[in-house]
Amino acid sequence: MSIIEILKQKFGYDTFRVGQEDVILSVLKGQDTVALLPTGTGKSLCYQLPSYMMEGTTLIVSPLLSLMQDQVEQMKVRGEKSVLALNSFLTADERKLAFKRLHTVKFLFVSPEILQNDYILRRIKQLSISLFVIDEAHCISQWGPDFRPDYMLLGDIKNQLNNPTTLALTATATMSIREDIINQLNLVHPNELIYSVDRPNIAINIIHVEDYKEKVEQLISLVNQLNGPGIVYFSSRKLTEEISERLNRNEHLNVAFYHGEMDQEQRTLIQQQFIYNELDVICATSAFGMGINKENVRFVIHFHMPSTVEAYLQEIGRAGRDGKQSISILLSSDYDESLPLNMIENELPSQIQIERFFQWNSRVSMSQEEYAGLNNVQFRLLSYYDTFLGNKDSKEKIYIISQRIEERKNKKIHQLFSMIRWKNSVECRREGLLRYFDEQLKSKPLVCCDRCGINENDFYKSNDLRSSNKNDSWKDRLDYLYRQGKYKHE
DNA sequence: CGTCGGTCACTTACGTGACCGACGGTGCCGTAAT
Repeated sequence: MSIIEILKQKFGYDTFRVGQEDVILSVLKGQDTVALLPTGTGKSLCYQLPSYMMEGTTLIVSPLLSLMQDQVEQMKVRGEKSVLALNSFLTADERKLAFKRLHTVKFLFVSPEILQNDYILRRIKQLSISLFVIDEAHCISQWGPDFRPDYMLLGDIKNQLNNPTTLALTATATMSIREDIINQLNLVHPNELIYSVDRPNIAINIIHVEDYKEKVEQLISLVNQLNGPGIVYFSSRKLTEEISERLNRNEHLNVAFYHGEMDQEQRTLIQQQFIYNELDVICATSAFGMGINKENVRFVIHFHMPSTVEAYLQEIGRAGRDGKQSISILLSSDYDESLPLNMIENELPSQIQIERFFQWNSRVSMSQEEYAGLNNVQFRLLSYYDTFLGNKDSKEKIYIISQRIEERKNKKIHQLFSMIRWKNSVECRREGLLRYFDEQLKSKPLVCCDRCGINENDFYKSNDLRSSNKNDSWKDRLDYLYRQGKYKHE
């Protein structure tokens, strides 16, 4: 059967979307492939389709359990039963059952962490893995070195699985991220399929405000007026809750918050409500987004500046998946960098913490974590390095680790300053953004960015829409008139 | 940067204001015995 026939039979489509066919053909040739496809172009088809033409099992590494569950669900809906997600969601019984049918599974989803379980890896090694897929592969570069070290062990896993054809998929990758992916996975001359990251239907806008208070006012005014649905990104969990509460005072708006400290059930509920258009706006931290396929998001606002251009691009990319005109707005003020700078500074263990980690011994009454004053993430990172460096003596380990961490910090600071440089630049936003991704802007969309000039009114709710809504109180009307006046002066 | 929580001085015993330092974000897994 040809790939076109399988596309029709298994997926019900007649044609491929941009890039899909090239990726599939590359994989079928047995070539290691790094594919950079713009958001929302159906990346999962790129590994599912070729799997049907290959013997053996496809192993898919996914960064989020919810993402895995979604994909498994979708595959089951389209009739694929030979699919399994091996993760901590499984109860003991389910797990037993999973191992029983493991050898019959065509698509196996795992997290990088679970591959460190000896028994599970042994079982997977007994299968014949013909395709090794890394979904959202930028995590290797973005999360591996300081947040989820198990991402850095995938290259070793790949070797242990006898180097199956490897496919790394992502929507966000600068040359430097691609290099990280290739190095970490030990790929030799992979086929790199790169498509433009430009999203011409998203207007790129930066609004400068003087201080915190003005930022809040500006945000509230924007959210009240912009066509929804939309997402507002913050770098603070608390603020997502506070601002969401404030926005909800406008009775025409349904707003919810979303961050990583909420329980899974709550998170899923909010996500579903947003997807099914029961919510107008979500106030979220960076926890919100990966794997969310909502077509009609009309605006993305950043209350805090993201700490990398990559993260920024990924977050604004959640707007306008349906191809319709959408807008992204970064609320900018002086000293925007101090928050992310502090986060970078506090995230990784300090020299003293590294030393104390290695000074600890079992006679100390505190745990190693406590003794070195490390949080859970930092402790795991140092434990990873400790194991990774094997039999070297502590002194040498401390030296190597300190150096690596220093390099990592510098890299992050460098990325942060790239973001600031872009923000402060006077040139076309889109041109600058694309240049960061080693691309050149070929054609400028009619509605481009604040530098090229856009009419904000194009993105505002029409008068009718705003006033015809339910219980319009005199207070709202006044509020609205006030805002209208304010806008005319700007 | 802004926010928050703890401490202290001032007092005259509860409460308040000033000051300082810390902190802010992202997610897997564990457990048994396969």
